[in-house]
Amino acid sequence: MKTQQTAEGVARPAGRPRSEKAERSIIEATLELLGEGIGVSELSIESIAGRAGVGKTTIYRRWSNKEDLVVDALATLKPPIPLPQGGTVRDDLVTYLRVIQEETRHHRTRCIMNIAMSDSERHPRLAERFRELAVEPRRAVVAAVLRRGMETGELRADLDIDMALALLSGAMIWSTKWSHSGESDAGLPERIVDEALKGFRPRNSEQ
Amino acid sequence: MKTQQTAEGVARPAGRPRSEKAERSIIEATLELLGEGIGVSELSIESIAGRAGVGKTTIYRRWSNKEDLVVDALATLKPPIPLPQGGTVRDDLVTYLRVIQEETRHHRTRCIMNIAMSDSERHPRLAERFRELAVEPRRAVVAAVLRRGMETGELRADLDIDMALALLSGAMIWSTKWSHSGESDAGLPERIVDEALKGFRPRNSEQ
DNA sequence: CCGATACGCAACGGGACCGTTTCATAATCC
DNA sequence: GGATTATGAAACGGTCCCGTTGCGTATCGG
Repeated sequence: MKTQQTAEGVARPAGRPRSEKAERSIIEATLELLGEGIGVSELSIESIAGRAGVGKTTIYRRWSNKEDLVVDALATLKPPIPLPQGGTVRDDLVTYLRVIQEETRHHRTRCIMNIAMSDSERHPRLAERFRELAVEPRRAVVAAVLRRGMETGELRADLDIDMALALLSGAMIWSTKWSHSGESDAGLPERIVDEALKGFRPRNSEQ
Repeated sequence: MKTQQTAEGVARPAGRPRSEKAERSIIEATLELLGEGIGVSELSIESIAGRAGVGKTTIYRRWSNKEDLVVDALATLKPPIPLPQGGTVRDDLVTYLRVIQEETRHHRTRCIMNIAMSDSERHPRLAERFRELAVEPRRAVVAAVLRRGMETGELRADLDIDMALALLSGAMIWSTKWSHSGESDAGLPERIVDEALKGFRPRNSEQ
């Protein structure tokens, strides 16, 4: 194993270098298949190789098992849409839920979410990726919005931020999944936010 | 195909009757495997037959495909725990969420829920079963609790029941799935319910 | 006992993938 | 050119499962 020094001083093995194009198309093929509804357990290396136009060897040389590949593939998904914040707290929250709602319309996103919900049970490292990739960044952004509202007095000063986030996100997911068939989804984000802001109690009740 | 008349007047085919015991153990084996984390797509007839101590023939004779079998198997799951209602609305809601929380502790229930969330995408009839089996009955019970609260004045008269239900159930699911690792789940139901009842706004804010 | 049907079991041919190996070819450095 | 490593293609033996068939046995009605 001879190595050379590049101009940048990075050690480099002798021989033909690995093709970055192949690597990209492998990951792209993986995401495509997952996005078509193929679960992690049904995902086969052969199908990925076929889709990517690549020999199985090339895949096995880089990833020793399927989970590693999927983890790396998911890491390339960029957190979509930085939430535009700046309006009312209510408006920002509505925008946030609209983003979620829009995503659930795309088949690809739904499939990825399904993997996050289910396959992560058997693949803890997948769950980890999802958390740091999709859950945590959004949590941070919305948490900032909520904190702002608590400072301006638009929200209760003792609001439990994580709980508020769970109520909003959870309600959105739950509604799109189990809403009555005929029920319209128009204005759903607004209705969720307003209901959450108001609370269930009458405005002038004691306690 | 000769048939005879039984005492009850029910037509009955000639020959040895099908074994109800076999049928039960097939369904039981199916539920066991699903409860161990086997997804619908990975579930194989051979594994079911093996687990049930039954020939594959016996399964194929009764169900023409896997989805039919799973649908029938799920139908035998009884909606667990009729929600004890009678206390405060708040108490009843807390009880409801505690039931959900307790279920998510059981691996079997978690697996079934995962199937409901993910596999139902590719198997509409499964989604149907889940709705009428697990979602709808609970919705009805909790809706009754909420309606009672609206009548007694404990809750806002114009509360959107379906929305309230989505907030509560969604928050519970979301929290148990994506809560911070170290975070304790103790008192989670109470905290969700209280946060939902109070709403996010300060008690004496205008609008 | 007889005809009919169901049972569990074993075996079938066929398909999809597994993870590995071999091979001719391509890319890189010296 | 020579050494070295990567690439895509093909083939390997092996496993799992498919859905079907045949077999000997068990259980029903008549």
